[in-house]
Amino acid sequence: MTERPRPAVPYRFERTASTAEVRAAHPEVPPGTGTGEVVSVAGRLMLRREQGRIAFGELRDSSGRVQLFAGAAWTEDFAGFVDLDLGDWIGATGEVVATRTGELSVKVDRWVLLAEARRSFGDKWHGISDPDHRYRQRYADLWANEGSRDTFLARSRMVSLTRRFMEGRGFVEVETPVLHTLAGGASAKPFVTHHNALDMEMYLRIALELHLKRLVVGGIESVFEIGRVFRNEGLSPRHNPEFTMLEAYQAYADYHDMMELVEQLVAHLAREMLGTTTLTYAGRPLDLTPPWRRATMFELIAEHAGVEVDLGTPPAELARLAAGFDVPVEEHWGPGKLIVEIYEKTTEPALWGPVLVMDYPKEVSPLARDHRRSPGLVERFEAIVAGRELCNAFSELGDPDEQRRTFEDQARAKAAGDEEAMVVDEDYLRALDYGLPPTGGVGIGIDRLAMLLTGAETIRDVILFPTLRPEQG
RNA sequence: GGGCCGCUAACUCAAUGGCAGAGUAGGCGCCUUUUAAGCGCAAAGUUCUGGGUUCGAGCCCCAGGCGGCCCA
Repeated sequence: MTERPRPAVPYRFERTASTAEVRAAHPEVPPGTGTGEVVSVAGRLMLRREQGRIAFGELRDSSGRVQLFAGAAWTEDFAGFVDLDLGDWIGATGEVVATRTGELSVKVDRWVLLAEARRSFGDKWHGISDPDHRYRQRYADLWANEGSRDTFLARSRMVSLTRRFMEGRGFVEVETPVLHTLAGGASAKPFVTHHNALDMEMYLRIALELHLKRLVVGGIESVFEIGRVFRNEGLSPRHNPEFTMLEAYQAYADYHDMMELVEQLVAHLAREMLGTTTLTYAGRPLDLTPPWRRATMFELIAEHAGVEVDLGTPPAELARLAAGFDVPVEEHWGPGKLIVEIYEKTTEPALWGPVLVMDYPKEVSPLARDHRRSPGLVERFEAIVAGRELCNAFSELGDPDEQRRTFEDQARAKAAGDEEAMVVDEDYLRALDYGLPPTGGVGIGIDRLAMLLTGAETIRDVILFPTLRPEQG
């Protein structure tokens, strides 16, 4: 950072072309020739090569980059141009030419300083590598690390493609409350806040689920929301306290329809963004081509843990197996919870996918509908893709009496100390009394999907401003 | 919450317990077709913070801060 008088800069600049537009308009200019077209471009000067009475610069804008070619013989205030700092915002006007080496350039007749960069963007080769610096000062990271900008542009495109895909299937996008009086729809600890005028505790939502299903009751037959949810949990390469969920609910559909929806959406995004459904993630191959493998949780446990379990397995046997797999068992767990814990310890870490893990114990699934054939199970699946849970989906539970029972089970668990358990949501039960048609629902982690499609291995690389402790304690 | 690792110039990184350095950026000078341009000169430090050990600490010890990875 240098101390000097702040120069006057204009209020606007009449840009006539982005750097990408300049390139697109002049794909092949023979070396050493001009095009006759004069353009005005703008952006940051990120590299400069001085050569006595001429100088080259690299101007970057949000679309890309183009070389600036300045010379004492034709550039107004050439000395000032050469004196610019890397990172300064400038506008430049001149003819589009190709230099002797064939580099497409704007031959600068006039230029104007638009804003000074009083701090440097770091090493022009290595960029900024300190993660703390990159996450706290994303505005610098976006310039200093090209991959960073590409990732966020890709995420934006992914969300846009997702909206269009859902709309193409007849889904209607809605917005539901972020401030909840009850935090429901998932097993997670909420953030608590306070509403002054109503003098009451409120919670930041942990899921979109219950409001969206109310809207299906209300006749919005296919509905979705892409929104931020908040879970009061630790930070990790896969967890940020606020993250983005896509939840979608479709009347007259079941979880098999949701399986098709998820695999088609992901395959569509991969084709649009990467041009293929066969990719490599974290050095391992991943074939997203539908249909994905479908297997029940019990089948997968048999495959990976080498033990046959089901809800008929005696609890003592399940407890013995759990202990053998180093699963810490809690007293009040039923067989369903024990099996899920065994699954999460022995099987899930071994899955790479894509695989749709079907048919969860009812005990751990208070919002899903009973399995149509297997008592004690519900029609629920999670997709494991690249070794991570990508989504959670059910045939939705619509029976208000059954829902009341599962809510009450949850409330008892909460009273017994399970901070992540749900509470009874009377308004939601009232909505179900009006009748929820057969409905399939799915929740997809948008951040994890973005990681998958951009190759990011930490969630912080797909969240512009990840949660961090404040600086200086 | 626990374990391990990291924190040195604006950035990227060096430095057996013995004078804190290099490249880049920024400053000054040279250079008329460069591609991380090149050459030369000068400047640039709370070595994350606070204690301790030592003749002497960037380095060793203790406590704390922030971050990363792994585990819970």
